[in-house]
Amino acid sequence: MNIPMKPELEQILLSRKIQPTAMRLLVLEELSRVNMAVSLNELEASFDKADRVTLYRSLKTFRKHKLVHSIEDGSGSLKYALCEEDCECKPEELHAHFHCNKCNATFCLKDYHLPVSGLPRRFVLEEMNLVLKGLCDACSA
Amino acid sequence: MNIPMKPELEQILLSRKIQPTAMRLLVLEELSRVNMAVSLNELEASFDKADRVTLYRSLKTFRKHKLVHSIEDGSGSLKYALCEEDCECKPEELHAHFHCNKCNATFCLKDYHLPVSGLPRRFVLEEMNLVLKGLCDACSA
DNA sequence: TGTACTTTGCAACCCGGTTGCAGTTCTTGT
DNA sequence: ACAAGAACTGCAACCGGGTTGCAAAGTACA
Repeated sequence: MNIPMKPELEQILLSRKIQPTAMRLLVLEELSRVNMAVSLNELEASFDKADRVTLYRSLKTFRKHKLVHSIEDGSGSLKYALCEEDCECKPEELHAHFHCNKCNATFCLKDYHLPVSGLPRRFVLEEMNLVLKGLCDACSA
Repeated sequence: MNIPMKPELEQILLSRKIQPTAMRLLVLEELSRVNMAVSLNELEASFDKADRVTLYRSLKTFRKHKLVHSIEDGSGSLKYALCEEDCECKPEELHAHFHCNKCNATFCLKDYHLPVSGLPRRFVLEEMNLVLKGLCDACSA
């Protein structure tokens, strides 16, 4: 009873050592499709019959295996976006995100780079979370 | 840090057009004392008998009048810190924060300013939230 | 002092995130 | 192919931060 699977998606999961179940393939497909950071709720809404907890655990697994990164954009819910292919989620690899205060969308600003220097002595940097907020192009008209 | 005395605290509130009630004076005093970004829970814990909602509303009022700014440090709860004297919370005035993954403390990095350029066309910047995470000086030993 | 407005405290609610557990599906060794 | 064990899924329920409604207490001011 093999469900027809998109081989390329399956390959992505396998390359991250994630067991490619039907649910996970659907989640990965949806994340690729929207090309944006989405919350658990938004993800749930894009499926007809998906259990919230299963989606939650899928994302958790993805994050653990560095297939997605999570962003706290201040909307009240964590959002998730696909990592670049070779991403290991180190500080130098992190990029900024833009959160639209009107439509609540969150974009990855892959070209917005951050200064990683200027920390006080003996502070050790492990991660960063930069969110710019305002109006996106569609909402600023 | 220099902790202002009662009359000065009252003056601070008045200058921000906030009615100086007993509760608000206590909250402001505590915020000055700790000199750090604190969550609602932490604030509540530093008083013997204080209603959570009252503290919440005090902070909300403070924020509305730009006496405090709030930071989403990813700890799961919003944190609040006193603004500089003439702060109007515009993007150019915002500074970064450092969140310690070990002791959960959050510091204002008042000298760490952010580039406000590099946004895609027609994106309008209103606020920013930059949190560096890692180990603070006390925890990195 | 009386009246209108503001603040406070309590209870209760909402919602995102999370866990426990039982049933199902998948992997692995034979 | 099959059984045993591991991993995954779905449901219910819990947790904790944030928030609101409302009545009581406090405050401003004529």
